[in-house]
Amino acid sequence: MPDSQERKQELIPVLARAFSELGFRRATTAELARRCEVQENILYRLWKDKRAMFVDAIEYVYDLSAQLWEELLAENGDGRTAAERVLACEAEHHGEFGLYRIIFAGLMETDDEEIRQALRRMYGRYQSFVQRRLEEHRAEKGGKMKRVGADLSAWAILGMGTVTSIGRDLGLLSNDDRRRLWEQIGRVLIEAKTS
Amino acid sequence: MPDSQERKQELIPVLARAFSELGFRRATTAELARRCEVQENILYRLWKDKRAMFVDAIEYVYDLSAQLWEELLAENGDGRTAAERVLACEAEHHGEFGLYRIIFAGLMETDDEEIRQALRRMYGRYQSFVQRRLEEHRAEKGGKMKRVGADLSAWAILGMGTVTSIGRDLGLLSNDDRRRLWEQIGRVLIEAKTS
DNA sequence: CGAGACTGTAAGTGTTCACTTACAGCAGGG
DNA sequence: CCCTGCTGTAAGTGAACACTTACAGTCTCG
Repeated sequence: MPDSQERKQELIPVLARAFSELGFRRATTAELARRCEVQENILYRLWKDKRAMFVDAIEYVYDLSAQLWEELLAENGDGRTAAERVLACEAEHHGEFGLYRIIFAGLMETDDEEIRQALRRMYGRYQSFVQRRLEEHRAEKGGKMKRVGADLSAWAILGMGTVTSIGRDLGLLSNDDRRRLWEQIGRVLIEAKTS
Repeated sequence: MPDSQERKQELIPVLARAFSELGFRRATTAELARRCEVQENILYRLWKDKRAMFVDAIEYVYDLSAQLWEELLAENGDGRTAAERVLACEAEHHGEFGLYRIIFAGLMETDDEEIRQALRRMYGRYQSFVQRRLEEHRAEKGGKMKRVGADLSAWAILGMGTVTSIGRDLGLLSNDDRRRLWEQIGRVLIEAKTS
């Protein structure tokens, strides 16, 4: 079974999308199989149970963003710091695929320790990534201004990502609102000067 | 049935807590009845279906906060603006009862138009409330400093509420982190000076 | 007191769920 | 050629689900 791993990799994006759209409970095994265009039974040969599918889907969603960010870090910044580029990118694309919703789905299953851990890992890594970019930015751009801790700013930026996603889902934030939010508040949080 | 309304008011807090802890799907009618210490059947005499219970629970969660805020606005501020008092209050108490989770639960059912509308109403009112307090604050504290729009700041503050709740649920943010986040970032967002 | 309305108890109903079993093809290798 | 093992199909399993029905109190108001 050397290619059963390959097969899983093909199916995980489909699973992730289903879990994001429907949540854990509503993404029934029958529906998952239908979307994957296989029989339920095949899913159970590849994964121990539905929870294992969900955990892999969570990992996948993180990997998607991580990969995008790696590319951002690698490319030339036109004088902008990595933090600025990440924010600009989020302003354009955040939540475009709705996959962040998998976090909300997972949060409703937090009494399942495996799901909980997968979520914690994912969310913690997001926060660390943003925090590190902020620290680099501030080291680069210097200034003796007293600032709010980069850990806190990073959390607030994650919060902004979450709220823009909710706002968009509920039709309360237009694409333009969302972009202004990222541009303007993002700027404030990157600097976060304490007055 | 004059007191069937009263009866509902007694039960709604119990329902709200169940939906918050378990999510919509996992909060089975059997479990809801058990927590309410009635038979399932009684719930169905008071509500048309499970969705109607959920919608009432969402309204209740908003009313809880709204009521707390009304009290905050009424009392003496010791020279602090209403916005400052709301933020200080959130720093101490936000998410204490975990009821915000009902939003995540609802977001997984967004293809149900009634639930969707209840959520939009609730979230929109939160945002308006915060935005209004920010506008008052800025009018009061004046300053000719150019600022980010109060609507955007309000969204960011909602995002902070969301992220502190998630962080706490996943064990990624201590109570102390959460307080520092509200105090420091809250301050930055209230002012939101554009540099 | 007695009819009608409400309340509580208990036992269903059909459906859907996560997950399994049975079995038919078909590869490769002795 | 048969044995072993993998892949795909289809049917099925018991449990749990949202929601209902039947019926025995009991309270209310004439």
